[in-house]
Amino acid sequence: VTKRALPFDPIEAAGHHWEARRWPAQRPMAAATSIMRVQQLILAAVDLALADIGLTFARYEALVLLTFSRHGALPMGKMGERLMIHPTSVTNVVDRLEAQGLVRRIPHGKDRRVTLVELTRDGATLVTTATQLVVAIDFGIVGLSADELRTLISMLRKVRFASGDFDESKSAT
Amino acid sequence: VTKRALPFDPIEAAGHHWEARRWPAQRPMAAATSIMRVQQLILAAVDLALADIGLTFARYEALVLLTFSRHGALPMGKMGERLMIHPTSVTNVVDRLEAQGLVRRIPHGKDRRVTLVELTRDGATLVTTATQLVVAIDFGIVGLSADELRTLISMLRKVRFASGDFDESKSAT
DNA sequence: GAAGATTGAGACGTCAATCTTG
DNA sequence: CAAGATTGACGTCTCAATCTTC
Repeated sequence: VTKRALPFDPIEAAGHHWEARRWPAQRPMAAATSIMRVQQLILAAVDLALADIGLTFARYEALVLLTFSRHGALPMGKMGERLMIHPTSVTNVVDRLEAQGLVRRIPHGKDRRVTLVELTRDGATLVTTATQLVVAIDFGIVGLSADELRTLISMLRKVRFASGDFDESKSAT
Repeated sequence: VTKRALPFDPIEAAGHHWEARRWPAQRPMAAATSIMRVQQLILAAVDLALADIGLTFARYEALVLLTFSRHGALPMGKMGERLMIHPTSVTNVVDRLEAQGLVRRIPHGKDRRVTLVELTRDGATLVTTATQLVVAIDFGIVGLSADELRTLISMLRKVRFASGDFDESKSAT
């Protein structure tokens, strides 16, 4: 994880190349590659922090979602919607969590098509520990002041909204 | 790709949950999940734009890098450094590009350990087409003004620098 | 021994197709 | 027929181990 830093910023260097060739959309390119890179850094930092307790970011997010739910249980489909991942990914993540004994699949009484996912006692305990670990590293987000953090979130929210991620136009931050 | 929008912002909703439970690091959490989500959106948009010509974002980035190089050829290792991916990923990407006839592996005369990767004529042609396609969709970055775009890039650059991505402390934007 | 590249494994994401149930 | 979940196939990234070459 601790690979030596480059003596220059590769994204900025690429931007210079684009500029020199008069290619358009140089800034969107820089923004896109920056996002890809930061995502990689965050994922690596969080996964590292959670590795000791056998979790990953993806599985941690699923556990937190269940913690937030009213009765500690949610249909697979709902989980996919909230986590913004495909049904296939939900199946995958729940398979692993269940194998670890952190969640449990239970039938839905009314509609036998849906499968509910419920936190186990172990899962509820572990998510607390995991939260302490990821909070301790600030979710891998470093180098920003409180104001800058708010700005970053706001910019990303605009992109998500413009991409049709959600309908609401209310509050922001 | 065009899945119905949620009636609310799931990231903001999660933030409210964190706030209600007085969990710390609520904003870093929102920033991290926002990054993850936007990365997903960008990747989907770019991959969709490139699907018709049989490319992906990862393979496109590799082709562009070769286009930027002085002699149109680079060692595998150098490619990994610049693209910020593991040697294994370079092998994987080059394998596919070579199978598509877009690049060619050639031996390095001086050091027989290193493998050079060279753009083929087809590769050079295709990267031009590909660039037009991704530029046409602004690399999937939508909803931001020119100023906001600069701000976003700047925030992300701070995170990358703080994470030790590069050493330079010179210019920014 | 160290550097460069590859192979085999595991994790997560997508899509297309299938199976059960409403 | 539509909705919910699963399976199988594929692409990308990671790590550990190996093989060749300096």
